[in-house]
Parts: sequence; C-alpha cells; structure tokens
Amino acid sequence: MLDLAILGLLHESPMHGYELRKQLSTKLGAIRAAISYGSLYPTLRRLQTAGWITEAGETPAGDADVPPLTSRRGRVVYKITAEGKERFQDLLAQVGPEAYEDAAFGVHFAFFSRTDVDIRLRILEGRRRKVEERREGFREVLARAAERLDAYTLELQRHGLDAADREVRWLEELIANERSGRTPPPRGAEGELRPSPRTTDSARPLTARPGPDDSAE
Amino acid sequence: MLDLAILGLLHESPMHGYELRKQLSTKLGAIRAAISYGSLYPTLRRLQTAGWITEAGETPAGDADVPPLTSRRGRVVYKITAEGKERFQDLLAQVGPEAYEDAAFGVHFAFFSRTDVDIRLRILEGRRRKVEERREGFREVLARAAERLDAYTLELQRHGLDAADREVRWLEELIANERSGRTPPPRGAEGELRPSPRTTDSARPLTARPGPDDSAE
DNA sequence: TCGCGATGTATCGCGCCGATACATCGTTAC
DNA sequence: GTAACGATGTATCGGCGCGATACATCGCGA
Repeated sequence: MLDLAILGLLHESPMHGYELRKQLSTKLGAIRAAISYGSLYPTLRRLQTAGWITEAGETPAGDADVPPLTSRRGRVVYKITAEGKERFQDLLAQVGPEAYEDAAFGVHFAFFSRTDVDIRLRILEGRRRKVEERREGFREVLARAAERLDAYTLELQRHGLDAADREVRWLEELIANERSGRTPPPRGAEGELRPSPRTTDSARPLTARPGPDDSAE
Repeated sequence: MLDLAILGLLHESPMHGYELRKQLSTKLGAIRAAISYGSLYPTLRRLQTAGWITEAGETPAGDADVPPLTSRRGRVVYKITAEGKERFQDLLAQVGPEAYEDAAFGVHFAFFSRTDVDIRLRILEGRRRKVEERREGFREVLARAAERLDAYTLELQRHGLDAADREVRWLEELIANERSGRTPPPRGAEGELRPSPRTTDSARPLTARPGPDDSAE
C-alpha cells in the first residue's frame, strides 16, 4: 500500500526520503497521518531490492573539500525504473476488496489522474457499497439496541452513521460525474477560506435511498 | 489501547473472546474496524500475565460425558480483577497527546460514562485542537498549492477539510453540553431511524469523519 | 558563538492486521 | 437420517507500519 504511494510519487519525479514523506503527507493527508520513517526507509529498501526503484546518487557539484570525516552521509535520491512503472500500473489496476478499505481507497483515489475511467468507476462503486454496508450497520444498532447502550456510545454511533451517509453521497456525486464524461471532478474556483464550500451547487439530487436525512438544512 | 477497551468491556461483565470481539465491533464501530483475533488473543494473554484479568473457567454443568477425545477446548471466559479495575481507571485518566489520536480518542469517548467530567472536557478540547490543526492544514494546501495539485488530489483535500470542519463543530457542541452541566449528550427521542435528529433550534447536523483510518481508523 | 529548529538518514521493538487452521453446534436441505 | 453450511469459538504466524530514538548537517537569530 505504501508501495503504490511511493511508486506513484517517484513516477512524477525523483526524490529523497524526507521529501517523499512530506509530499505523501499533503497528498494523503485526508486519508492517513504522516507516514513514519520506520515504514518509509524499509519500504524504500524493499522496492530497491525488488528493482522497482534505484538510487540516483547525489554527489553534489561542490569540490571534494569535505573529506569523509565521519563517512559523509549525503541525501539519497531515488528514482523509479522501467519495471517500477510497470509495477505501478499493475498495482493501480489491482482492484481487490482491499482497495475499498479506508487507507487503500485513499491511495488509489490520490492517483486517479493516472487511472483508467473504468477502473476509477469500479473502485468508487466498490467503496460506496462498503460504506453503505457500514452505514446499515449503524442504523441497525441505533434501531435495535438503542436502549441497551449508554448515551456516549449512542452518540458515537450517530456520528458514525452521519459520516458514512455523507461519504456515500460524496461518492455518488463522484460516480455520477465520472459517468457524465467529464474526467476530473468539477468544482467552483477555490481559495475560499469558508469552511464548507461543500456540495452546494449541483450536488444534492443524487441520493440513492429514500434518503435518511435532508430534514436538516 | 486495546487494553483500555477490553478492560472496559470486562468491567461491565465477564466474557469470552468471541463475544468480546463482537461487542467491541459495535461499541467502537464508528472508530475502527472490527478488531482482529491476531490482536485480541495475544492481548488477552498479556492482560492475564499482568494480572488485570483472570480466566473464569467454564466447565459446563453437564456431566463429564464427553471425555477429552481431542483435548476438549472449551470457551474461555475472562473476568476483570481488582487490579484490573484500578488499571482501567488509570488508563481512563491518562490524558496524553495520544488520547487525541483518532483511534484512542474513540476508545476514550466510548467509556465517557465512566469518566469524570473534567477529564471528559480535557479530552474533548484536546481532540478539538488537534482536528482544528488538521483543518488548517487542509485550508493552507487548498489556498496555497491549489494549482500545483491534480483535480482528484484537490477533491480529497476538500473532502478532508469538510470532514474536519464538521468534526470540530460536533466537538464544540459536545463541549458546550458538558459545560452546561447536563452529563449525557442530549438528543431527540431514541429509536428514531433518522440519522441526524436535531439537537436544538439551531438545527445543524452533528457529524464528522473519524478519519483514516482509522483505521482507520 | 551558541543554541535551536529544519533537514536528512536510519534502526528497533512491538502492536495490530489478515490469512489460516481447527473444532463444535444448530438448522436447513436433500 | 445425514450431509452441508453458517455461526460460534480458540489460536498462531508472517509481516506491515508506528513511535521512539539516535545521529549528523545547515542556516539563522540571539
């Protein structure tokens, strides 16, 4: 899962570890916390031995003025290989049930620009189904076991239900959009500091179910 | 983190592994996926050697009619010990920065009924601060780097921003409520299938995304 | 010039997951 | 009647990824 993310970034341009981590943090910020070095470096080594990436040494242009006092440890720049690019495409197209999981879905989504439309649709729909199931789970708990749970647990369930419901609607918009032919998600110009530029314009109409909500707003 | 959850459940009543897992799934369903047995059983053993829990054997009342043909492996019922209860209280009150993380926050929240008001407030406020920072991060990316990211990455950022914003509002309501003295979260009539039954006249749906995963949340 | 924060590489222990194996029980299907 | 199946139940194993930690360089302001 990190493999896909790293390969994807290196596909854009060569980079060293630190930079890789920073870019991953912003690119996947909505999905997972910053990736740990304890994961990053071992993964880089694994990718390297597998032949997907190589070191593109960085002996700087500067004269050899600093003799390796303490075995000079410079930054290591990695670049993707031809096999790595193939591997990346393979991983991108590999749409198993794991690809619908929170983290994996996010990573796949982050590289949608480089993914075929049909794959994109398959992933979005799989994810939607998964979140729908989650949502039904919450509904059942709230309907059936409400009196057996304490107030805070119930609040957590409602919170989860609402979040799941919103994600389903979000996915539905994205799916409709993909089908309509326009490739990238639409959206008004940004830069707005307003908290929720969200859903406004076309949005709404797309709820599949009788729609639990919408009593609000 | 599992320690707290397991201790908390066993605090309510003795239970065997399978049941423990089921209850955890519903109680923490909004926070993290179902806990794996690969985590559960080792953790149980750890808690046992630490003395927080003990086996409350389950040799059923039935006569010894089934001689251990294949070393009869019955269900193992665990119960919390006195030390375990102390430990549970300690863990509950331990409010470090880790307690504001997605998963840990959820577990703490799930046991708020057994937590002091001031601790509850401290946790809710810490969590709010954390999510606010997250939110600011998204805003900055969207404001500063919008033109350097592809459409899908941007969409992910907006989604994240919106989710964070909603969670902050949710937390704010909970905090206000705690301060107002009413201990348990308020809420319209139960049994409702409606996802977001109103709170007050302000008529705003509470919500937020748990986040990654969490793994994921 | 001294410290400090950002940049940068790397390792170690361990919590937790997903897959897998194995065993029992009740219900449904033939 | 019995075979199949899904739910219940305990348990292990390989491996991914995290958090803490160590170490080193560089630029900047006090």
